[in-house]
Amino acid sequence: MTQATRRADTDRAIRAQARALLVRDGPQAVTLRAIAREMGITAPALYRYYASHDDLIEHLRADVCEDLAAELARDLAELSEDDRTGQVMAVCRGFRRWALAHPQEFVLVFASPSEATSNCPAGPNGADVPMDSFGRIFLSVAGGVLASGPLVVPQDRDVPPSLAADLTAFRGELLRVIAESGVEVPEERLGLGTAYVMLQAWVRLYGQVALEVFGQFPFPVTDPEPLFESMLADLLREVGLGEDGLHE
Amino acid sequence: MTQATRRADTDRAIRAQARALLVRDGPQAVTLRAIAREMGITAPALYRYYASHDDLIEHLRADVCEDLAAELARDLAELSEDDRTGQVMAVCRGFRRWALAHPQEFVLVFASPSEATSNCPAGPNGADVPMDSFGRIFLSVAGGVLASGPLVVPQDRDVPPSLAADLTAFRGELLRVIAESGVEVPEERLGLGTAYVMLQAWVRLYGQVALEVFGQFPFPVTDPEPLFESMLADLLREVGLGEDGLHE
DNA sequence: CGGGTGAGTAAACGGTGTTCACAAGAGCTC
DNA sequence: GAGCTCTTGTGAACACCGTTTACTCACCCG
Repeated sequence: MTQATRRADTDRAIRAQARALLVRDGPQAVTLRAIAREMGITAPALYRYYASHDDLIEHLRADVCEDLAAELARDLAELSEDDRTGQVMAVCRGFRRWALAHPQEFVLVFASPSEATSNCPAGPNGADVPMDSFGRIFLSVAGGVLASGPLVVPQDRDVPPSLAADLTAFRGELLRVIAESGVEVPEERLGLGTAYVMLQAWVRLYGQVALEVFGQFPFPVTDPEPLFESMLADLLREVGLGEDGLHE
Repeated sequence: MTQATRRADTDRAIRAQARALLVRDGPQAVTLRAIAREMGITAPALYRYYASHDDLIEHLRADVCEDLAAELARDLAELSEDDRTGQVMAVCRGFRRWALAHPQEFVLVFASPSEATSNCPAGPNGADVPMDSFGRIFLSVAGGVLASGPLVVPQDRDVPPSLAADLTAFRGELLRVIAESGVEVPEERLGLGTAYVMLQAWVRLYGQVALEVFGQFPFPVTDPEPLFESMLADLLREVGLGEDGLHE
């Protein structure tokens, strides 16, 4: 009994220490020797828990993602089940708030050019890999929106044919995750056009947040929040979600 | 005479070797010892030319940035002076191509959470800092577009009042840089709505490219290029630039 | 109680950036 | 041309890093 819990405990301690180093000194400071040093053990001991430095970093990424997901879930719990627009805004604002509060984690998870670990649901061998809980929350909110009414989306025949294959796969993944989250969405309401619009929304949300985190707006921004709220309002208006429950 | 030229020569050789390693073996292979080894000298000799490894990388980054600007300028030179849509597409595609080919420079320049190096035209002390040649090319193309005709933009009174101050400053910066590039743009054609649209275009371009570089699309993308082209076509259509000269 | 298993250690290898004292040479001055 | 200086490069060393290997030690199970 204790043999497994003790192992789990030190495993947690390792990742906690790695997390602390990440927050305190940046991604390049989270090194095996530093973790071990801070824990009072030696570096090779860590190999009892992780196959390599990269392996540990990968698990750290997953941890950070789960924390983000938990934060978003907490925000969503405070909203009415029927307030679809509010849910979308909560998730988008939560993503921004988290990214600004934890820039190092944001870099690690969302802005690291690692070929190995992307957040795609399919691994390099093509086998399915469980989507992270962060993406699942996003998609469950999207599922609720789709269940409560259609969005303003382009016709399926208007999306470029060269995207059809990938978007069809994405659509399948969407339906799968949405079904898992317990929401009923008629298949015909989630066409290629809908999948395309969701992708474009992600592009804009991600771009806006990343630009803010990295300070790469083309001019000095005195208060980035109205900028974000404006983009969010544009986004919601364009997909047909009313401006009820507007911020401020 | 030779004392300075010889120094400049080896300096060039160092950066050429660094560049070669970058291209051949990836970003983490461009190490001081590897450069020296490949050049037949020892690592400490490099400290006669650069204060540190970071310093050398920084200069390498500047080199690559200049290459990006030169690349964009070359692409633009092949187009007719009047092909505004083509110019915008060339600049956007060039930015994407460069980012994918040099992800580490992209990270350093456009995805580093350092407050120090932002691309804002105003430094930390508020003094003006010369905008990099990359931004200048972007804005000169924008100037040409605005000079040749109005865009489809929201009314100035439709942009949120909380953004007015920052957008006005951005508008002034735009007019300044555009005037420097030799293009005549009537001031009344560059209103707050136009500045806002340009900002939104940057958000989408940046978001799309960053997502691709970091592999953070929510589904496996077999060929990212059609995705980018589709986003670009959407962008051009929405701002009123026709779909003449369409790709493919 | 004894054997096996798993956690942790020490030592070592090859790699890295960086510093320092020192040698060789080019160039300038007298 | 002799001497002096200033630059350029070297070699050794230091402090890190990831990783492997052989080893110890404690604990758990039969």
